[in-house]
Amino acid sequence: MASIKDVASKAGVSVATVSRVLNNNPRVKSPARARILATIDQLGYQPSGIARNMRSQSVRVIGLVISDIQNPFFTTLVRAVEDVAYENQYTVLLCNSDEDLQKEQLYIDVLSRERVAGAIIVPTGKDACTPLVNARVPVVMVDRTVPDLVADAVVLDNVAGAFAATKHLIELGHRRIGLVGAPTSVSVGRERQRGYEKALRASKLKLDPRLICIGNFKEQGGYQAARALLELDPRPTAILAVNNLMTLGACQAISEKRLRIPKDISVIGFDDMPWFALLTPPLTAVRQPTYEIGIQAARLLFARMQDAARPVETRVLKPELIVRGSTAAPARG
Amino acid sequence: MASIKDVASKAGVSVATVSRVLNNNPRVKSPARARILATIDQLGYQPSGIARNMRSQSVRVIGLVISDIQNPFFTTLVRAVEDVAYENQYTVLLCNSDEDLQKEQLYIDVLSRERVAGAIIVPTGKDACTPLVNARVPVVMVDRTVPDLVADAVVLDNVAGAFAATKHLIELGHRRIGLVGAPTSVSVGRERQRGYEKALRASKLKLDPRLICIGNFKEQGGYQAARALLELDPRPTAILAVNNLMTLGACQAISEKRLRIPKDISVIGFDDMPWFALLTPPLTAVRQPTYEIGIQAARLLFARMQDAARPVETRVLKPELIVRGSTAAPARG
DNA sequence: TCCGCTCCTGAAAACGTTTACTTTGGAAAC
DNA sequence: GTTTCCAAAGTAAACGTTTTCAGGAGCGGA
Repeated sequence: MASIKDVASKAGVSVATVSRVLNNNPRVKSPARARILATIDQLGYQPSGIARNMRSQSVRVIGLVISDIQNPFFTTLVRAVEDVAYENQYTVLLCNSDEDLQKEQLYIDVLSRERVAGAIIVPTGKDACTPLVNARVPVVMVDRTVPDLVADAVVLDNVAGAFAATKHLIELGHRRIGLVGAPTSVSVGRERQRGYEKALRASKLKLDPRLICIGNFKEQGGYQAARALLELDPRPTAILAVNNLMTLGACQAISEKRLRIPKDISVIGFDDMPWFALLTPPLTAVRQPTYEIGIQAARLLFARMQDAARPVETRVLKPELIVRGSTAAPARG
Repeated sequence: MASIKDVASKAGVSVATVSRVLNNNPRVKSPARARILATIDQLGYQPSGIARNMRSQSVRVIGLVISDIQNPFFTTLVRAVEDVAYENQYTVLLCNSDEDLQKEQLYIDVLSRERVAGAIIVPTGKDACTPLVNARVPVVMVDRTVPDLVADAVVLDNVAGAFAATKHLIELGHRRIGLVGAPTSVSVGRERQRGYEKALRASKLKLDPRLICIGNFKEQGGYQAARALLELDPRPTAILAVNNLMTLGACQAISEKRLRIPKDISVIGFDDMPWFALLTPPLTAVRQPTYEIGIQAARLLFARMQDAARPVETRVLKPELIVRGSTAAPARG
């Protein structure tokens, strides 16, 4: 591949002059400039980003570490981050940690080595981000937080979301509400469970630990947790699933058992999806402003990249309960 | 951030020796090696990927340009590519062209400038990839092809998929089958329409151009195309939608019109999704081996990166018709 | 004692840019 | 005609690695 030297010698000028033309420095006058542009065209020359990065000691790339590329929630997040990056002429280095601590660790190492300008991270483990933060790389956590890490974050008010959903079920008359929960090792799992428990306590209902089943964040985790709940005797009359894919899995378990929603069992999902409305009945769900979460995280990152000294900030966005047909009063008896 | 020089001077050795330790060169003996490792630890030194890239004139990154990050089909593709990249210790630079030619062009420029080791591209426009290919950057097209571009590709047998779906409808007795089609400027749109037409011709049915409505690849495109079809008099008795999001949009249009599936109208979607089976009735669909497509594309890319001289290859994978409850014989009259 | 060999380490070049500083040449001012 | 000044273009250093080549220490054998 042609380098700036080739262009310079072919055009009969010095590399400095070529560089000036590339960077639109107006000090290069027309005869030289025209000749250089022609030569560039002729050689199909493209300046090496590698060398530019080297020279400038910076890269116009931001890292994005998510935990499940196949989850539409994170996909919307990616979309938002991409949009903001594009506006700022940055590109996105995408890493899928797959809820795997080792993978997360490795990717964060990569981001650090490659000297990305900043990173947006959905943290899976407790300490993975620490090295980045210590190396003064701008970092924004999104969706989840980790305790004791001083970094910007954008998250949902998970407690409020789970509280509202559970309260809705209680108000409909449910007393045995199953939770298809997520691992409490991540903040999302912890907080949504806390919201559920808070609503039960607020209504003076007893917490029955058997009504809480934990699964991984995927379809399969929801399926298994829901199956366990459906085996209970007496069966819960309602289920709250704490993320979108787990909701899908829970619905599958319910449909396998030939139970009807909401007649036999009410269901609330977390994180509304377009197709929730198409199900029969359409699913009641806690909607997150997902795209907005992503946008804010990205903007926060760019703000931090511009000003390392600005105060650390955690933004908490509000969920909204969308009541549709999958929740109703429990059957008598 | 500390550099190799800092480590060298602090440990009282030359940069060469430090570099050797970093690269596990066994020629460095223990007193020096131990001192260097300690110093590295102490300074929190991390070798600069930027400088390494500069020196090696290469980057362990592959570019991935997709047209819609929010479409689960592409997401699965990303996942597959990521998995293969991870195995090979490469990372993925993700670009979302958003079906926008300008964005695609820009991203391909970025990939070229950044000297990525290779690229996997879902081409939106006709010529965007050409510069990359001309610059001898290994490129694999996926999902779509562009005519006259000599590059590896992995695609679905779209004609066969649409043919099978349409034939299934014809065999059920449908004679007026609407196509919720995609722009024929991209191969996927063209070929799926061709499969549809081929099936009609094979059964000696007349092609009615009013039964073909084209929309963009998203939910909204499917919604609008389906609405147009549902306005026809007489209404089609069946609809084939040519991608997953368009199927979602078509279902919304049908549900708005209060038509029942399959009693009033049969529906087939393209590209099966987990939630298709949860709809009432569960959707009949043409399933693509999406993950496999991504894996093959990535493997092909790595093969090409290793051997630029290997013959150019186009792999065509087979779809499968999954018959569920959304297709039935048309109502009498 | 000296040569030659091995083994470890150091010096320096190279990768492709950008940019501060220097040189050149021509025109204006005297 | 000489000096001065300015614009335009060139020279070279720097960014942080890796790697080639060279140097030197240690040691065994003659």
